[in-house]
Amino acid sequence: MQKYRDKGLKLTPQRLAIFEYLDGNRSHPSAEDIYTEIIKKFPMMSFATVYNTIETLKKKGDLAEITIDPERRHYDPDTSHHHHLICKTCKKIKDIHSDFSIHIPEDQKGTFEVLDNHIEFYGMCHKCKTKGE
Amino acid sequence: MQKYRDKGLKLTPQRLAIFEYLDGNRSHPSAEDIYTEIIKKFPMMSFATVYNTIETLKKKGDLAEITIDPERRHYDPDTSHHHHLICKTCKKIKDIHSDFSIHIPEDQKGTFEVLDNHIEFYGMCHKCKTKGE
DNA sequence: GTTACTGCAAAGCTTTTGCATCCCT
DNA sequence: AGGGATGCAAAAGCTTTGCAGTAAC
Repeated sequence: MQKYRDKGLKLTPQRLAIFEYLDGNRSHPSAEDIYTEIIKKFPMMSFATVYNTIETLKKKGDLAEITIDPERRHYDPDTSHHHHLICKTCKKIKDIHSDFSIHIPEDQKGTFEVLDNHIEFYGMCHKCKTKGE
Repeated sequence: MQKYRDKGLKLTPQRLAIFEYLDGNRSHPSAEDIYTEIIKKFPMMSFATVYNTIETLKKKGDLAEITIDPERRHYDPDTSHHHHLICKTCKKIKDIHSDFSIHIPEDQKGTFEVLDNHIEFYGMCHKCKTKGE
């Protein structure tokens, strides 16, 4: 937490609770997910604080916004390069930390310079698969 | 267009204009992009008609919703399996019609059954690359 | 004491919905 | 003629913003 203070950020109780909730969190929460969790400890907390903190963390590079749900934004405290495996039924997301070397054929690449990639895998988690049978 | 009529869809002038705009369109437009274009021909047209038509085409499987922009939804009349190469600067999107066979290692897959994937490549288009230098 | 953060409320955007009217078939 | 589509307006849902009060430093 010291690293945040060093950057001139104030460590308010609400923020600390959000930091703690996000630390190691692999659930790819939305702003509302964060709000719903933190409000248990701080019933007076406002949505603006959640969004403010998200913005602060994003700017610091400690939180990634992931574009996998058209309904709302989700966030990922794991900012390392990885991919996502999404259950088509329950939308649960599993991180995939493999490195795939994917090269676009020259004739497809056009004049683009390719720098990075993110793969969304779609599938069925075990729970949904067994329920559907 | 006959195929739409056969399904019980009415071919109104507004719809025909939208169909025509989307046919072969590789620009991945948003609802507003569609609206802005069609309004030129039909100044009375409402946004509801755009969204209605999008919904109709989606249900028929003739339009795909693509989740690449957290700001708004974009649509793609190319419903075949393909990937996207996105310019980080100007957000222009190029379709990539290559087939990559990507297999997640067993220890990463967990109990998921993997069915499909979509790759977002990020890079710089030629125009933005030369401007930035 | 400063300065940044919080909470509240209002506003901004995108998308959805209800409904009377219209028009394609 | 009948039923689906249109246009309008209102509403809903997510996110942003302005601002006065508050708390961390």
